[in-house]
Order: sequence, then structure tokens, then C-alpha cells
Amino acid sequence: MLVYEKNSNSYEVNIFKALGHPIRLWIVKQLEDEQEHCVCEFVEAVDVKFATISQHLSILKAAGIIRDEKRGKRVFYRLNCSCIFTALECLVKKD
Amino acid sequence: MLVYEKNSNSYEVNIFKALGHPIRLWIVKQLEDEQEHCVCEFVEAVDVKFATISQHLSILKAAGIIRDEKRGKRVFYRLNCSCIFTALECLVKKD
DNA sequence: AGAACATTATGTTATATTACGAAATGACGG
DNA sequence: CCGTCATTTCGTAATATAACATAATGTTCT
Repeated sequence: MLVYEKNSNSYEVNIFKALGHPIRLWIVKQLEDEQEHCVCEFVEAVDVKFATISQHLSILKAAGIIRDEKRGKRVFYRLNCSCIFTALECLVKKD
Repeated sequence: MLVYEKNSNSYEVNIFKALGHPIRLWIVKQLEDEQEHCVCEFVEAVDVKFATISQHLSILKAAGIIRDEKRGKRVFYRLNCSCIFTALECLVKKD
């Protein structure tokens, strides 16, 4: 018999929610390929305002997917773990 | 140099979006544990209306995560692939 | 065929997310 | 210490998602 406990999986839900946006998923993929990037590089590549990219980065950071490091005037981001992509490939191949 | 192509990853984004809701993630986990369940079992366990559960199931189905099978009056759902959880565990352990 | 049951589809309202401009923060160079 | 640069924070308006009531569909039972 099934039992649903409200709020029991919010930590995991936040990870999926964070990856469930095209810009954020793209950011994570760029970090998978190249270790680290600064905020300004993302802003240059994606046609949205600085504040918007910054907000996306903070959502990814809050979910524990990326971490930041300030060096001089710039902030660099890198992945905490890239293992999610192994699973994603599997899902994508399935259909 | 980074290049962002709009709409290039929508298929994958939909998988994450689908899993980014507490009820839907819970449903997927139940199917991971026990192969298959009918819609009515989910409705009984979660305190929301039938139509709401049905809508969640259709989102998971549209993302390719689960599939349905009608037998008699009932519809049974099962996972297409459970590999996403391997990756999730890894992410969760990280912090 | 008609009633009862399990589920899905549709339309609507409440709530959450997104993107933005503008203001605030904080490091660096003059 | 002041201005500039890189970024974050805040408030707000537009858009998307969620949950629901109700109607529609399809299956079984009589």
C-alpha cells in the first residue's frame, strides 16, 4: 500500500527543478565540458540580461549543482558533480 | 567561446521538468520499487483529486519517463527506465 | 442498450517562475 | 577615497504551472 509523505523529497525535487530550464541545463553542460566559466561568459553567449543569468546561477547553486569562487572582480562557477548526465543519456536513448 | 542555441535541449529539459515536482518524483519512486501501479492507487495515497494525479501522470508520460497499459477498466503505469536515480544519489551525496 | 466505474480532457482560478530595470555590493586601479 | 567593472539583490509585470470542478470517454456488468 502506497503512502505519500509531503515534503519528504524536496531536496531532490530542487535538483530536478533547477535542471528543468533550458538556460540552466545549458549552463551545466558547458561546465561539464570545460571545468569553469565566469558569469560574463554565459551572459555573452545567451541573449538575456546579466541579472537573469545571475539568477539562474543562484538557483543552480542553491540546488547544490554548482559552486562559485570569486577571483578579483570576477565570479567563476564550476560543477559539483557531472554524474547526472550519465543517467540522462540513458533516459534519452530509451524512446 | 560559448554558444547557446535556443530550444536545442528541450527534450532533456522536459525530463527534468517532469521530475521537478514532489508528487511526480514520488510516483516515479514508487514505480521504481514495485514495477507497476494503477492510477487509483496513487490517488488513494496522495491527498489530491483524481484529475490532478491523472494530469501528473500524463506529464511524466509525455516526457517519456513512464508508460501506460490499459487492462479492463484500469490503467497501469510503469517506468521506462530507472537509471536516473543512480545519478540522483550521486548528486545528493555530494554536499 | 443502459448504469456504474476508472480515467482523461477541458476550462478556470490560484500560485509559482521568469525576465527585466534599477539599486546595492564589493573588488580593483588611479 | 572615488569611479569603474562584475555581479547580486530587489521589486514588478508577464508568463507558465498547479489544482480543481465538471464534462467527456471508454470498459465492464446486467
